[in-house]
Amino acid sequence: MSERSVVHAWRDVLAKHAVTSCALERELSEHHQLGMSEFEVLERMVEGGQDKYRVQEVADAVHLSQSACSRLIARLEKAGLVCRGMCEADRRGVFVLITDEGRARHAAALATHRAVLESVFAPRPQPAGI
Amino acid sequence: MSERSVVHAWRDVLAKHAVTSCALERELSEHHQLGMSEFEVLERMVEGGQDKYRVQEVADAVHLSQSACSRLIARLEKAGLVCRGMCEADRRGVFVLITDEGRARHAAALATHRAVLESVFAPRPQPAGI
DNA sequence: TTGCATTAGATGCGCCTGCATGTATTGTTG
DNA sequence: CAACAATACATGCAGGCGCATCTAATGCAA
Repeated sequence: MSERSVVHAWRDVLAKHAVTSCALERELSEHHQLGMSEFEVLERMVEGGQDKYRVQEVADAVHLSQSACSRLIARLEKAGLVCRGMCEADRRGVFVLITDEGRARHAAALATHRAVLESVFAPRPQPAGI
Repeated sequence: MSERSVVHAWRDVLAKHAVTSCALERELSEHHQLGMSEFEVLERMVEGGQDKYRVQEVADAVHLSQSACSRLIARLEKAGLVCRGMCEADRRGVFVLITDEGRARHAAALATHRAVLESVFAPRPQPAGI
């Protein structure tokens, strides 16, 4: 892969990331009181199929630092979308569980999220002659 | 493009962005006292071929808000890498010029930047049998 | 020209992030 | 077991970002 291709690939990532994350942040927070990262965490927990997750596990899934994820989970807990529980096996650890309200909020926001993604990654061609 | 493809494409962008921006931030700031966005601005000014740029023009090029870009340019100016000048034609406006020191800093950081990009977008295959 | 909408850029503010560090617990080594 | 390294998560802190707003200058209409 040539240097020009590499640079081009990176700039494409930058552009798509900027447009998409900005739109997601706006749409999700306006219509569902969720930030992009909040949605991302809920989504991974819904899709993961497990009932409980470790904090670091969540952080890895959404590409956040452990500290950012710890605070993010605290925000979600405060909003009633997840809850934290002590891990009996390793009492340093914490389990994070998604609540029914968390599942509901994720389900409600899903269409908004997907609509933004499609507008960036699969834009519908404009019909000619408007 | 199916919904699954769209979601996959977005997650790929998220992953690449996280890994690359994190690495760039670390490497550039450690070796060249530059943040990723600072480098990006210098690069666009070097490549653009113009001698002066409007603030909004720079903001668009690097996908930053006007306010973020205004502060970023202030940091670069403080570091002596660009300078700001009044725009005679429209006295609301400001011209941003890259200095020789700015060009030098960009040139010095270029190899580091490209090395990070290659490590993510064109990783060299590990020779077998280590 | 006067008055008002618009535009360029700077700045106050609050939020989120990563890094460094703190606290508690677990593992390991002598 | 005692001492110490390692691990899991929380938290203090500083920095960057976007949004809203402010100021100054411009453009346009009456």
